[in-house]
Amino acid sequence: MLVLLQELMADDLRRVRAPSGARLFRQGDAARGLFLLKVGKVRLLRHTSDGNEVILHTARPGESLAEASLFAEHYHCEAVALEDSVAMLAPKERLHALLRTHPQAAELLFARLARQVRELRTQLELRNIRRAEERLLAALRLRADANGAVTIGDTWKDLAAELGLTQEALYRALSRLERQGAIIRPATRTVLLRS
Amino acid sequence: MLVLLQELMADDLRRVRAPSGARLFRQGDAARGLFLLKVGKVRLLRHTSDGNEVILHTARPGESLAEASLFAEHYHCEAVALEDSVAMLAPKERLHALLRTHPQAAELLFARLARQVRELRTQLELRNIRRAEERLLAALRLRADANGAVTIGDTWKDLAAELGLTQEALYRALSRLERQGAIIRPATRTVLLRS
DNA sequence: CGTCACATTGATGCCTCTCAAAGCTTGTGG
DNA sequence: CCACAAGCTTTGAGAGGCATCAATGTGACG
Repeated sequence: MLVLLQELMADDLRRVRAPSGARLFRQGDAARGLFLLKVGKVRLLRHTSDGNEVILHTARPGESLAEASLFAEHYHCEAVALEDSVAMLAPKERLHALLRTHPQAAELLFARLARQVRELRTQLELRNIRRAEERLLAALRLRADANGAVTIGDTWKDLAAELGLTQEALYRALSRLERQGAIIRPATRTVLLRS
Repeated sequence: MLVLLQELMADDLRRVRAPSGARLFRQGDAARGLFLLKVGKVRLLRHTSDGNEVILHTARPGESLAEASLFAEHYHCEAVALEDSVAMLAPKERLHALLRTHPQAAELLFARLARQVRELRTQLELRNIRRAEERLLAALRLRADANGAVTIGDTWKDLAAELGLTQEALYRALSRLERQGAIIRPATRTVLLRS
């Protein structure tokens, strides 16, 4: 889909570079358009009134960011580059035009948004599991491949934030699961599920 | 948008009636299409492995349900009628055809999905507020009108579930906020925010 | 080879869940 | 019109679990 959009919008895409730590956009900025991440890692987060921040998503190459703000005046979250990143900016108006003239592209974007909705609901569902062990196990199960192996892309600390736990709580849950025999940890960032 | 879809798909829409307690679809059912709620109240929920259920959304007349499953083989949640309800079913294939032939309809559906993404992210953000008082206050602020008045449509119990709290925790949070002077409760289901 | 961030484990306190019970509202049927 | 039932509302007491603070180990990277 990234490819299709790039072909269709070749002339309208603008390359944006964000060194590690830089922001593609901030909460409240006027929505310029959709970002397609080509290189790096970008985190979407939101600031709460009490000064904490909430990780909404961590995007990797091939993903698009801020689809939702295509129909909003302002960005409702902040995009921080975690590594030196390169993205393509697809201006809002051009994308709207494209949606009208290229149903194929519209359908792809639509499917992508639909998937996001499902993922968000899943994440919300995980939060309803109160016990740290169970929440973590459920999250690991969702990420496991056919062999029951999970290799986390980020750090455990990041996963903790995504699950709404402190890192300490997550580490304790990990070791408890291991002690119970529910998981095995062959490497630092890999676990095997023992159903 | 409901209206537009109804005009464009008049011949393809099928009226579905669900008495209170009945299910429009269950988790795992083959995805038939999109539901447009005309009358009643329908709750989307998902069952967790430990037997609990998670409220994903409570839809009211004018809303559409299960947009995300337009691109999925199966429904990933369950839709229960809380009151006697009437919905229109827009079959998946017909909608796909419509998306290709009527960009206007596509754009509307797109905007709707985008809004859902934002709402879900907001809900997720609320969950990151640990303290019940603060989470509730944030939720109330999001629902307040210009005067700072909030009238909940459902029961407090329902709001508790939506916020990931037990009803007891929510009631205690309410009375604490009232004691602190942060809110006033003129009626059972209405609060005034005193910023 | 020093620094920095992640990883790991310990101790303590607070907060929410859980169980329990009683008051209150709403609706229903006799 | 009353009485009863069912579900929501409200408050209490106790326990368990996670956050918090703290300290040390470990790995990566310049």
